[in-house]
Amino acid sequence: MQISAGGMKPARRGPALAEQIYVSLREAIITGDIAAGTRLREVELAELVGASRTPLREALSRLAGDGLLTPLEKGGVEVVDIESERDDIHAIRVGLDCTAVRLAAERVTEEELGTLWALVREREEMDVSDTEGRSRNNRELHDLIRRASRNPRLVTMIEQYQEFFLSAETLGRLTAEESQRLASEHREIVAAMAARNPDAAAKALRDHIERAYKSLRSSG
Amino acid sequence: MQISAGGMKPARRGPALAEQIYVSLREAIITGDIAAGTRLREVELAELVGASRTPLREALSRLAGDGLLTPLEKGGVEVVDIESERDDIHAIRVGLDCTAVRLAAERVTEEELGTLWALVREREEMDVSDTEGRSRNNRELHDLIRRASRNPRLVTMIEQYQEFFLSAETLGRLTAEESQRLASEHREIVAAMAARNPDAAAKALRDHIERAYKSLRSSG
DNA sequence: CGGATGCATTCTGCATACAGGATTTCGGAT
DNA sequence: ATCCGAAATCCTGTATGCAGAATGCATCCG
Repeated sequence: MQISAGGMKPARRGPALAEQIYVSLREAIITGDIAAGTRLREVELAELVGASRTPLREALSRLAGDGLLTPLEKGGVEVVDIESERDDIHAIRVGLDCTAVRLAAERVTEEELGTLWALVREREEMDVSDTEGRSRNNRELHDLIRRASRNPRLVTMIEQYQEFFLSAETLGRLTAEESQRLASEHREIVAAMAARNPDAAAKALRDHIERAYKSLRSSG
Repeated sequence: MQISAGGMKPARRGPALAEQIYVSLREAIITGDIAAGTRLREVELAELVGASRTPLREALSRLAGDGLLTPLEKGGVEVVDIESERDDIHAIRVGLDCTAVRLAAERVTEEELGTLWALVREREEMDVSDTEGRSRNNRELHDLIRRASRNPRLVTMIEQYQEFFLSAETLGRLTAEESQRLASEHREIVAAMAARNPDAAAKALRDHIERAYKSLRSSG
């Protein structure tokens, strides 16, 4: 959650055991491998992952900071019910992405706009069945828009929140109609940015993300 | 910063040394008591705060997660230059607050609206010299709007980011004209919420915060 | 049979000890 | 004087040990 806003960089030496544990547990919680409401105790987990309590504690602390674990009054931590908070998290992510596109509309360079238009065209000319290419194109476009905000802290936050939905987005079960619709919305977003219109860009992006979210939520 | 999104709850036992260290260091960094760019080493800091490295490490880890410290390649961490990132952080905070007011416009109850109107009127009838009352009124209004979003995770995040600006907001050097202007904007925001109009509410809040930020930034 | 009290257990929070790797510094050679 | 190499030092990451607190249980009393 922070999601502790920023993530730790990979440690410069050693296996970075704490980092590994953090990533593993985080994934296990998000994917639901560890059931929501499960009570976790340090010693138990420590011998489960085969490490001592020290690095485990660090991982647990960060996960609690991210809001993925809740400290229990009687000791130990509890796995939060991510599924029930998915809409809340989604709302935050949308807000952050719109903030980014607003800034990007003011700060994007002509060169970046060129790349964005190229991505828009590529997507439009792409074969409908090429789900992998579409996924890559989509990611590149949105990543570039975020980076154009020139706000690295914001970019980091969005990327962290995005992890919650990546598993869903990679599925990409879309009808040809839906796919075309989303592609035209990409054009709309970039056009608003090119026009240096933050309000229009934010609105277009919001509608776009909400539509995609609903599609995925209903199909997946 | 997550700013690790969520903060740890106060531990159930003991002095919660790690928490104390975290809060102290955080404040010291935000206020600038610890100069930006300062290199911090664990052992050194540990004996400075009079604790062992274990709780210190936990605090450091969380601060790094919040993006207030950056791990150095050659060991140790560096205090980031908050002042240079203040605009970036502000942009994020505005985005989050607008997200909250959007949700609030859809979900606010009639009872909450009553309280909001009362706060708006109280502010309008308030004496210009009552800076403290104005500050309290302002905080109550904005807090209530955020809570009306029914997104606790979002509320927590905003509160954390707000800490970066609290010291400035408490100053409240405003002219009578500025104060009145901000008060009328409060009315505008609540009116948009009452009309269940997220777009208008978000726009009004954005303008409001930006105006207040600029006033404070130029005066302080 | 129900409630309260005392004890044992459990679990976390903190401190200290250890090991590995990088950095820096000191010495010698060119 | 400079460059190269090796050793000493520094610093983090990890493991383990210890103490305190709260919980839960068993037992005893009413």
